[in-house]
Amino acid sequence: MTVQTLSPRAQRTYRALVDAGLELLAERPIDALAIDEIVARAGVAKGSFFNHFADKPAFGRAIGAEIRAELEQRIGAANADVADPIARLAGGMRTGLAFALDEPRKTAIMIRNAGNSTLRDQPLNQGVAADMNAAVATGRLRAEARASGVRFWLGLCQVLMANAVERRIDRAEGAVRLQEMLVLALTGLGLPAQDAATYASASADLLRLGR
Amino acid sequence: MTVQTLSPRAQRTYRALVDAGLELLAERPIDALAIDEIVARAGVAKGSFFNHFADKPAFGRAIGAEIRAELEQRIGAANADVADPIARLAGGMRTGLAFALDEPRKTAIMIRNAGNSTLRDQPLNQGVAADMNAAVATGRLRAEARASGVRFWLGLCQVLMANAVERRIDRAEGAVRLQEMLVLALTGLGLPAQDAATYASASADLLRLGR
DNA sequence: TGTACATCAGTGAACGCGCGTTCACTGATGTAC
DNA sequence: TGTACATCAGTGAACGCGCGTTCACTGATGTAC
Repeated sequence: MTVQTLSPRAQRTYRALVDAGLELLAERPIDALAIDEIVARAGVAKGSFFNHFADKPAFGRAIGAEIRAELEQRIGAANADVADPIARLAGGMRTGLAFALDEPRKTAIMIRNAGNSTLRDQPLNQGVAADMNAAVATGRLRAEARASGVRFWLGLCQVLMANAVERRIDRAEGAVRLQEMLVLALTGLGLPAQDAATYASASADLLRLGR
Repeated sequence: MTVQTLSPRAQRTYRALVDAGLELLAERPIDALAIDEIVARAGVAKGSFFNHFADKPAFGRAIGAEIRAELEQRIGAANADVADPIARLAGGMRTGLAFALDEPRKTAIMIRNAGNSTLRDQPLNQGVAADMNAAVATGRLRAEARASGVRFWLGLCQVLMANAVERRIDRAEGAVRLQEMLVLALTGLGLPAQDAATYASASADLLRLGR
């Protein structure tokens, strides 16, 4: 993926198209979207669409990649100064939920596209795998987490995010759900209930603070 | 939904269409499927399609409903003689995974359609909610399971089933993953590790026996 | 600073085909007597 | 058991429009001197 510099004019057009796509794809899958609708929403001529995207599927891929990159960036930033792998796992779940609260449309698009969500090659999933391995290595998690921990964790992150979007919950409600989900998830992985509760309430507090 | 009796000829045509749909929808979403392809695969004239379905979306809905009904029936049968709510929860997860192993195409269709999977009105989810409430009421599960237990459980069932389909795992591998997932899930809900291990290995054994 | 020219990106009309849906017709199945 | 008629379901050609993609043209931006 080469980073090619676009002229300001081209950048505006590109942005308008992608922003229109972000709005429209939140409601309908791309196959149910006409390019006419996209360019109308973007306020741009139909021909411009094909100046920027080879075809319709390429448009969908560009939008999906942009959303994923934003979420990855957020999680990376949230965990930048965190070494404890369990705190990093919790940070990922918290940041995923915060993303769902802040960007419900982007989250809806991402979840719809990632029906098959447990792909090993996704950077997001690799990060979870790395933290899970590190935590298992220290002996703080039970043996079953070694092989099944990543699936377990990703499933819970996804259902938490999907639910937040569908039910349009607010930040306060999200904090409560995050705290409960982290208690269930971390004790499931093998943490003592006390420790799990500590991580969970710290994470909920951070979410309430807007992180 | 009225059960209307169809003539044998009409039944054959209906079956052929739905079976063709089950094959084709496992690969592509319905919007990417032409009715020409469906009737060609079914060995039926194009006009017959509209004798049986008002339009294309109705076809998709009929197939989705049929798959869900089959899974519900299976879970109901598996839990018919089981009173213990925790064993019923485990039975649901086991039967869901067995379904994914036996019917990977149907499972793939169901998961793709149910991007938003945590709808309260689905009978499947209501069953989980009832069992979860019953188990919480006896005090065997931790408090957090009361509000978040259903989300927690459904997320894990879904990720387990999705993974089984994507990775095309066999029954033996499935039994291992079910056992591990149940240990993580049940200890997360608050069961002592010993009890969770007992439920988990019993469930894995049943799965190995083909149930 | 101004002029000429080249390149880049935007525009929207036109094209054409894929595909959902319709419909007049045919053949099969069922019923009456 | 056989014949006549009614109904039901299958057939595939035809329709038409929605929509992805193309392209010749225009205007804007950038560069050379």
